[in-house]
Amino acid sequence: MKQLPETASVNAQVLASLRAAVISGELAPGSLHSVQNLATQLGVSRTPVREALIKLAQQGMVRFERNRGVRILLTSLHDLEEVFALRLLLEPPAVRRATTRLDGNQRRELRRMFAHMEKAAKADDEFTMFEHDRRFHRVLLEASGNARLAAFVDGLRDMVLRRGVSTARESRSLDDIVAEHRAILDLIEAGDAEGAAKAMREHVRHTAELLIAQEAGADLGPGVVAVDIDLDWTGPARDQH
Amino acid sequence: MKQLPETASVNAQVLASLRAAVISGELAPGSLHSVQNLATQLGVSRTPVREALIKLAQQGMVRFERNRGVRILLTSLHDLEEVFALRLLLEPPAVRRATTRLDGNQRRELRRMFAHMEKAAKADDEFTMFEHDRRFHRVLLEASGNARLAAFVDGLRDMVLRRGVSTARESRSLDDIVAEHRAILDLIEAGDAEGAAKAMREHVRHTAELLIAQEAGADLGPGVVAVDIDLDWTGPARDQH
DNA sequence: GGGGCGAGAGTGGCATGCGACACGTCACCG
DNA sequence: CGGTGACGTGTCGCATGCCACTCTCGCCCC
Repeated sequence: MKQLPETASVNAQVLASLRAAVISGELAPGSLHSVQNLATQLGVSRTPVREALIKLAQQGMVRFERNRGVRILLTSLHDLEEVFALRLLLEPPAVRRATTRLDGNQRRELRRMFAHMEKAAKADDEFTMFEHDRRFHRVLLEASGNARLAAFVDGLRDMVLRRGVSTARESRSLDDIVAEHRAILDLIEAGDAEGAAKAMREHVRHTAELLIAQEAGADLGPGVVAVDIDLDWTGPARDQH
Repeated sequence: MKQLPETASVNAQVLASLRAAVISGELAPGSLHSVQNLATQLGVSRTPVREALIKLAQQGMVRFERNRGVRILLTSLHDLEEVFALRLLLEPPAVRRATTRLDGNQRRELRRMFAHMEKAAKADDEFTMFEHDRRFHRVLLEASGNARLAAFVDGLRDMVLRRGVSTARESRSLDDIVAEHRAILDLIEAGDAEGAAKAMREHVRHTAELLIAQEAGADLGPGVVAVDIDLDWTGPARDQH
């Protein structure tokens, strides 16, 4: 007989809680925490907490400091550059490939995610919006047929969320973001792999520029917007603008 | 299984031992092992073994099966395709970028690694050869300035080593491999970023074709060499040959 | 009063205890 | 003779014990 509620393992729950806490800033970047403390707060023992933290450490979100505690790492400007350089290298080719490989379910799922984004944007629901944004991208990445690529890029987004999600609206409305995704979706539906890849490229680049300019401004103080970082390694001496 | 040498956190040593054992095939792909057993063989307790295995599981080398043991995962043909598709997307741009960013130490280290490769090839020492091959690539990846990229690609190589290292010589001599690296090194030294990127592209593609053809042959039986897999997602409708 | 130092509290890392579950075995029943 | 179910063994997942080390802070000596 099959168990219906199938509760997730403690480890998975702890991992989700900790990841959410780090992303939300509830565990402040740069702060130190003890495994014992976290375990008590979560109502479990040290072991699953430690194991979840090991996974987060591998992803670069935290760092163990022996006999001191677990440090919540901050996402530096350089981290954002790394993440977006990688996304620029990987996502456009993934979309190019996904365009010709999407099956019916994936295509339907992609439409669903986009519809949810539109609805969330209308309702001004930022959280739901970014949640489906992420799933939209994930469907595309998985449709490329390369699971490692999909998992890696999806993991990179955690780094961005920590700095970006709550402030993104300062420079770009939710409707603009929806429009960029609509362009990608339309080109995919039309079977234009090149166009879709290019649209994705522009979307990622646009996001990167806004986020990095914004964060650089936050780091350097208001008024400083001179940011011209060399993100796009894609091709030979391509015009960066 | 190899006994642990000296100091340096038990965890790190266990991780190295287990990784080596998986790569060498000492822990056979598809086989099940208990944490207790592995711990005993390594002369440590279950905890560091379990923690090391968690890291390997995140990398996709093993999988925990509840109340059954730890499964050593096999590297399928599809896995090889994924790995090389990613390397083709990432390594050439990384080299393009590294060419203009190498500092003195890195340049010296690169030369050192290449010299070791030459020497090992002369001595027909396959193991040392591939060890320095890997470090050669790693220096380049790190010189690109993107630590995430470097760590990710370096991790991908584990998957390849497991199937490739002991059989690679069937289709390509050590001298050939050295020659491909020499081309890359020379172009870097000459400051030709485009050329170096192209040379790296050809090197990775060449390696991929040989390895995949070989493994496909092994999977499908001798005589089957018809392999034409779509690895290169780099650009628009590029001629694959 | 100032500076060095030592004891205590707190921590991560490793070892070990314990319970629930999966699977193979074998005796028992139809 | 075949199917079946209970039991024993082995395993992971989680909890807890233990140790060496670090850092803090207050006390003592100068």
